[in-house]
Amino acid sequence: MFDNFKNYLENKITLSDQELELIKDVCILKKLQKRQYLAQEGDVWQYNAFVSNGLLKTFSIDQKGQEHIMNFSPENYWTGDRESLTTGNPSDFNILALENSEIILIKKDDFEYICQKIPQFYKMVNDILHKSFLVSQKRIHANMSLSIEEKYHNFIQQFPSVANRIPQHMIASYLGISAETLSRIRAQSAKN
Amino acid sequence: MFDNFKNYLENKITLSDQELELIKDVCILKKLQKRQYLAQEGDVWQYNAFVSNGLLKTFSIDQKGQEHIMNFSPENYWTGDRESLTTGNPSDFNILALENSEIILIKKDDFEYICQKIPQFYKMVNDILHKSFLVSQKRIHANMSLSIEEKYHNFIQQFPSVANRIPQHMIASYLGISAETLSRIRAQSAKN
DNA sequence: CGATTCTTTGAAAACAGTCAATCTGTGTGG
DNA sequence: CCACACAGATTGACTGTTTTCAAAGAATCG
Repeated sequence: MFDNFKNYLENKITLSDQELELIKDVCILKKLQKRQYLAQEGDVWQYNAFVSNGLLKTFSIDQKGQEHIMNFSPENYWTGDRESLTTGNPSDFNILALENSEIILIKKDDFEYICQKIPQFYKMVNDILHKSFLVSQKRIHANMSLSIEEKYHNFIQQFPSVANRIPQHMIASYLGISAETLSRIRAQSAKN
Repeated sequence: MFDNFKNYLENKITLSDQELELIKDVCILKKLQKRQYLAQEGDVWQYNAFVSNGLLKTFSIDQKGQEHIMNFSPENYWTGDRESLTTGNPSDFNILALENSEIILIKKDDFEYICQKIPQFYKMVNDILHKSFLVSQKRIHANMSLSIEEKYHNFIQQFPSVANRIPQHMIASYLGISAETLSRIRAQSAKN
């Protein structure tokens, strides 16, 4: 379980044994069954979380009871609520395991300590942040410039490994449309 | 003109005179008249750009000729196309001055050099990136969970200093709706 | 197999977009 | 200083798209 994380790290940066130990020492291992929550709305989120195995979704529920999916986090992705983590405010989001999952948690303080002690680690984190930002921007742009059909194809092309593990209505929620509309778009799309 | 940037920096981090010189040496000053482009679609974007004065918009034009505004950049904000900057691919975006503006450009290599030489600077950059990411995420969430009216009020509340310097139809474009719809929403909103 | 979740389909209603015309305000040149 | 041009905002009528609600069919899981 930690091995996945180790592989991930060694793929990105070079670490001495001591450095790896340092990291390993602050890792909290957590197993979640499908349908279990990693975090719920109202909680203050205190970790950096690496998904070692499985799949989770981050979502909010609005006043009408409608679910809005912000993110999917499969293995080798990070999850959590950065907003809550940095501000200390209660989170607006729920994080739910869509499959049995294995998560590595690192407490905020420990994480910062590691960043200080291991510059490559800090650099890696910032690179990931940078990439996440670009992905965010792409999503915003897609949202305002593409047709629903294009957004859908865009999604399954960009995240095939997520798309074929989740029900369609969750893709709809992620794209900000109703499940029925997506179904109809697909039907029409198939005709051509 | 450089003074604005200096103030901005000194507000965020502490720099020695030498460090400030180091930064100043790589700054390229650029003045733009209203309606002039800082960058156009197809260009490879090579800089980090700080808006010292004025206001710019970053936007794309789709096949139908419709404009989609990704961002507004008033004084003390950064602008540019990070995607193009990091990949080296031609940009999909145009950056246009909405007011007479003063921009500070730092070439990619110079910027990286400064980040290396001045750790606080690197940290500052990453903090900004982090904040930008959170803003991005908020925008995505607002987009899928709020009504048009809420999105509009959200925008003018979050960016009052931008909102009252630009025509309404640009806000509409930023929000991903037509100018007419925004006009109607406002009319209705005023009734209540 | 039965229960539950997911997807599809239909019909109606709500919503937003488009096009065109008018109105408003601003700034420029005569 | 006025008049005209221009950009922006509003309004109406219409069209097209998406949502909603409801029901039925398909797939999956225990």
